[in-house]
Amino acid sequence: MEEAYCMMLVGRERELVAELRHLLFPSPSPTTPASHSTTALAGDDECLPPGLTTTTTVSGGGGRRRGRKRVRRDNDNVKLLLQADDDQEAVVADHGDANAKPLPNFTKTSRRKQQTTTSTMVTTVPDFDGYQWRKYGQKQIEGAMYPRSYYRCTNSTNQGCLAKKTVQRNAGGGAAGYTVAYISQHTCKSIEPSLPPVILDTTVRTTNNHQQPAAAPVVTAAAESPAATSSSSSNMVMTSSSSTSGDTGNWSGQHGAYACRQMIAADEEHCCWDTPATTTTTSGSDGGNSTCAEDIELLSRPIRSPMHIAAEGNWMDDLRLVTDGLIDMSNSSITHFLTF
DNA sequence: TAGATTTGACCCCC
DNA sequence: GGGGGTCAAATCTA
Repeated sequence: MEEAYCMMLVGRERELVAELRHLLFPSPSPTTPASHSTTALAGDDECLPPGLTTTTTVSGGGGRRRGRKRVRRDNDNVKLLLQADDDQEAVVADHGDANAKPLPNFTKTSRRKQQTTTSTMVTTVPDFDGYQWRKYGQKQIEGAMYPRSYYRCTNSTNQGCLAKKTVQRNAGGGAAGYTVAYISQHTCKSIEPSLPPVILDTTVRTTNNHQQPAAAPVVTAAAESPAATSSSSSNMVMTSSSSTSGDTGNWSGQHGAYACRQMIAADEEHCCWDTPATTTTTSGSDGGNSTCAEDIELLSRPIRSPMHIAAEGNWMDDLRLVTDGLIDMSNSSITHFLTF
C-alpha cells in the first residue's frame, strides 16, 4: 500500500521533472546539458537521507552507480598498471624492488603542492558558480555527516584548467548549507561573464558597501525568505516567465541549464529531507515541514532559484551576501551563507 | 559513442 | 597508521 503510494509519487515526480525540463530547456544547447549536471546535487546521495536513494534523474547524463571492483594491487600490479597507464606520470623504480614506489614525475604529490585553497564559501547551492565541474571523487570525511565531493573543472582536460573544488554539506543544526572550497584558479575560458544567469524569481541582495563586480552578479534565492523582504541595496527580481531562454550564449545554452538543473536539484534535495532547509524560511508556502508529496507538488510551482555567483577571476572578493546570522562571516570576505 | 557519475582502491601527508 | 585526496574501472544516459 505504502509502497504503491511511493511508486505513484515517484511516477508523478518524474512526470513533473520531465515537464520542468521541457519548460526550462525547450531547446537544448549543443553543449549537452548533462554536462552541467555534474555539479548539481542530483546524483549525490549526500543530499538524501540515509537509506533513501533518488529515483529522479534530473542530472540527465551520468549519475550512475557502482564503482569499480578493483582487486587490491600488489606491487607488481602497481608497476604494470603504472607503466601501462601513463609512463610520464610515474616511473617505476628499477631493480625490481617489490617495495619500490613510483617516482613522482607528475605525481599526486607534486600536483597537490601546486594546489592552494584560494577560497571557501558556504552556500545552499554548492555548484552554481558559472563553471562546469566534473565530479571525480566523493569521500566520507571523518566526523562529517555528509560525504565530501570533489570536483574539477571540466576544462581540466582540454584546457588544462587546474581549478578544483570540494563541496561538503554542512551538518544540520537547522542551517542547511554547503561548504565549497575552491582550489586553484581557473585557467580556462568557460564562462561568459557579461551575460547574466538565468534566474527565476530571484532576489539579489548585497549587504556590504563593496562594489559588486559587474561581471559577477550575485543572486540569492531569497525571494521567499524574510531576508529578501527587507531593504536591500540591490534587488533584482525576475519571474519565471521573464527568464526564458532568451538569454543567449553560454548562459542560455550552458549556464541557464546549469542553473535550472540546480534548482531542480535543490527542490529534489528539499523534497527528500524531513526538515526544512532553514528555520528562517517561514513566509513561503513551503516554509514548514512539508511532506514529500507536498514538495513534489512544489515542482509544478514557480521555482525558487538558487543563488548565483559568477566565478570570474576573484569573483568572491568583496562579496558578502545576506546572512541569517547562522554563519559568522565577519572575518571573511569570501564566505557567504544563503538560505531559502 | 562520448561524457558523466559512482565508488573501492590507492597513495601521500601529518 | 589514519585521514583525506585522487585514480580509474564500471556503469549509465543522451
